[in-house]
Amino acid sequence: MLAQTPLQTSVLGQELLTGIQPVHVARSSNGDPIELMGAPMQFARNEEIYGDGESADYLYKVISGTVRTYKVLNDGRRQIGAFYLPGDMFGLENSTDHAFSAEAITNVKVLVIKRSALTALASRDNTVAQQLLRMTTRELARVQNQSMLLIKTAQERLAAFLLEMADRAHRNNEVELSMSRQDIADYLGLTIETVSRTLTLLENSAAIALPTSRRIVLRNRAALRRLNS
Amino acid sequence: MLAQTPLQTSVLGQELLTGIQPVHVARSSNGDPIELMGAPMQFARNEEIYGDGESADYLYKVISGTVRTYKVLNDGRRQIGAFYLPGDMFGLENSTDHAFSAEAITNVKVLVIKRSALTALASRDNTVAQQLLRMTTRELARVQNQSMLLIKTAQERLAAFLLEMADRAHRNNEVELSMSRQDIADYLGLTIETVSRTLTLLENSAAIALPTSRRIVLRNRAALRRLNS
DNA sequence: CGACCATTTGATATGGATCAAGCGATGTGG
DNA sequence: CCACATCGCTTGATCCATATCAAATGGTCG
Repeated sequence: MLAQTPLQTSVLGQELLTGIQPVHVARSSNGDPIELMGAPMQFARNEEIYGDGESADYLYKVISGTVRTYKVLNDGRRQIGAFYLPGDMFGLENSTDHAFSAEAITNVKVLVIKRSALTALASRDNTVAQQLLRMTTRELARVQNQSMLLIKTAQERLAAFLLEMADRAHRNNEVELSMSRQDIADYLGLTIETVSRTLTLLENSAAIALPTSRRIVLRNRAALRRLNS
Repeated sequence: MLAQTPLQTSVLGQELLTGIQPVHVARSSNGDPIELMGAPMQFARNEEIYGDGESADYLYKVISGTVRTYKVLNDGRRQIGAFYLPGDMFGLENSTDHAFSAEAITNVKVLVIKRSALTALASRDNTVAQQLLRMTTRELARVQNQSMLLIKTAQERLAAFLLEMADRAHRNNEVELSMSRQDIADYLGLTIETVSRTLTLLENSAAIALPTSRRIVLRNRAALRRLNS
């Protein structure tokens, strides 16, 4: 199911703010409203970008690195809501407060956009409003597809995850995962042990190869797609 | 988690299109663009409103009855994405095609809004655009909260469900469920047997009472909230 | 080289699924 | 008005996929 909308997340935010590179913003901040909106910012591995419950004054666009959004239950169980890769926007989910926290998985560069500024721009320029709505709608569709995990087996969840990641990291049929097994487990609602076992199972059935634990080669997409239902 | 955003879904669409009652629309369709947008329509119990894969030309607002959106895997497993009650809007998830199907759980009256008309209106009137974005954002937050089910036990899932339904059906502490155990099971990623057993378990622990199988009294919200983490 | 952390692998436990039967409410035909 | 079929729900017995507990392996960095 995830694979049915492979490019959605990675396309998020491509339309809006294209051409804004941090370098660009940094050196020539002329009067252009869109350029002024995005401020470059860095976060170190595992650093918090925003916390659950904080007011959601900003939207973010990933320039480099990987971000995870998550929520923890009071007894420590953690659910990862999404992984965001370069080009993706995150923070869209929040009307007022953030429901999820966001952390840098690797060192990360993001563009930070003041929500009020974007809203103001959107009210003047309705193409901006439309783009914002389109991005939010796609994010909604992505999360809805995620909800299919609830009725899937461990193999199916991992097949979905691998197809999603492979399609997002355009380097076809080979993925370099930036996240740990624990992150994957918390994303799919499994344990690290089950993730690990299931990966070796997929390897033994020749669906994938594991040159290193973080590098995954899709050897038989058809088989994975079949699992993906 | 679901209970943390209790009113979101039921509030969806309250802002936009308020005052549009089907009767009203039916009898005086004057030139007002918003009123013209919504056309009343009826669906019988279990009737399909739209199908997975159909182009998403319309948005819907529930006037009366209950609607479920769902998706089935090729082997028949069904995941219900959401239940929509009077006042809720659905169909927001779709950029182009519907990813989910929608069916009437009970006899249902809806207002059908042509997406293109709404988009056109939104491009002229940015308060409409803002409302549309706000509704979509809330729906996104709701679905994200749903994703917490992945790491929850059966008891926690049912507690979340009951609190959500009780808060949406403003009649406090008592809910008349319009959906079957099978619908609940498919919404929570459980089986009917587990749903049934878990409800009697909650009844035995005095958290709820079950005057009839479809009527549920919340006797101890605190206990349910505790389960809801 | 040694310490540390991530990952894999093994052994066992368990929550929820599956299979099966019973029960109660609703409706239909005699 | 009652017998009976049907359907939705509950309850019981057993099974199994994944969790949990535990240990080994491997990779990285000082």
